[in-house]
Amino acid sequence: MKIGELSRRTGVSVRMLRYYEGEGLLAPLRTNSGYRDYGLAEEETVRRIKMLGGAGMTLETIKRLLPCVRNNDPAFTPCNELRKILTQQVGLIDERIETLSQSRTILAGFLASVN
Amino acid sequence: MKIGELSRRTGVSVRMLRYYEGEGLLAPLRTNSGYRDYGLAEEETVRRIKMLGGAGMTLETIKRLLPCVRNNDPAFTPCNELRKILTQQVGLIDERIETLSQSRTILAGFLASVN
DNA sequence: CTTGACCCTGACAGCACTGTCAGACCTTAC
DNA sequence: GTAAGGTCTGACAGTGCTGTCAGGGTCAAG
Repeated sequence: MKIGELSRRTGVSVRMLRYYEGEGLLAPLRTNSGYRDYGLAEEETVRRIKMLGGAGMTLETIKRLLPCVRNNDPAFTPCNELRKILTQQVGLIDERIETLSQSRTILAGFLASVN
Repeated sequence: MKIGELSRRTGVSVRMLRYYEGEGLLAPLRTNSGYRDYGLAEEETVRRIKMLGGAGMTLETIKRLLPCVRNNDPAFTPCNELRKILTQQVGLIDERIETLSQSRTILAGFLASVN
């Protein structure tokens, strides 16, 4: 399928679809005339990228993670990295939450002192 | 005092001190030769900016907030905005925490499924 | 008068995307 | 064959800071 259709089907903008490719996350075939030609596998990949991105991951991180989940037999992917990256990401999120909580406390303190 | 000293005293980089000024948060006097000349009031302002920024606020937001806390009689500042902005900010932080929590859940789910 | 430390302005770079525009080609259908 | 709609590449803009560099002036000490 062409890029416009993929965009419609996945809800990812044409711009971002091209960007993913530029970042090495996607490598669709090309027609003779140079049009990108996506298959169902690519569509699935885009959905995964979208999901992982929705979980706050950088494209860079997703790129490292993608080879581990590309095929559908999760248990057999030779990816020792997977757990490591995932764990790392959770830690990162926890840090951010911690920072925000501290900020919240400070602000709430201000608010209370203005009563 | 000159910018270098203020930087040392507050721990805010010279670069950022000038940036604050560009954004309209600070307006130090100038010596004849054009050097910025900061007083104690400015130093106090910088500390406030730093604190508010540390609480995750945008300079833009801080700028709106600053007039409300500049002088030292908090109760009398004619700033109905203060509470509003502060409340808004807390709400914003809560949203971000919520988003991150959701991401965390997703990632933890992945992690569990890889066991 | 020279040296070194400090200050000035202006501009470029980087992060991690995301939108938009320009100029040009392709495809499909009427 | 022409018009509409889709696609291509490349580049600039904007977010919210923050570092760094270039080219040049200032100030105090020796």
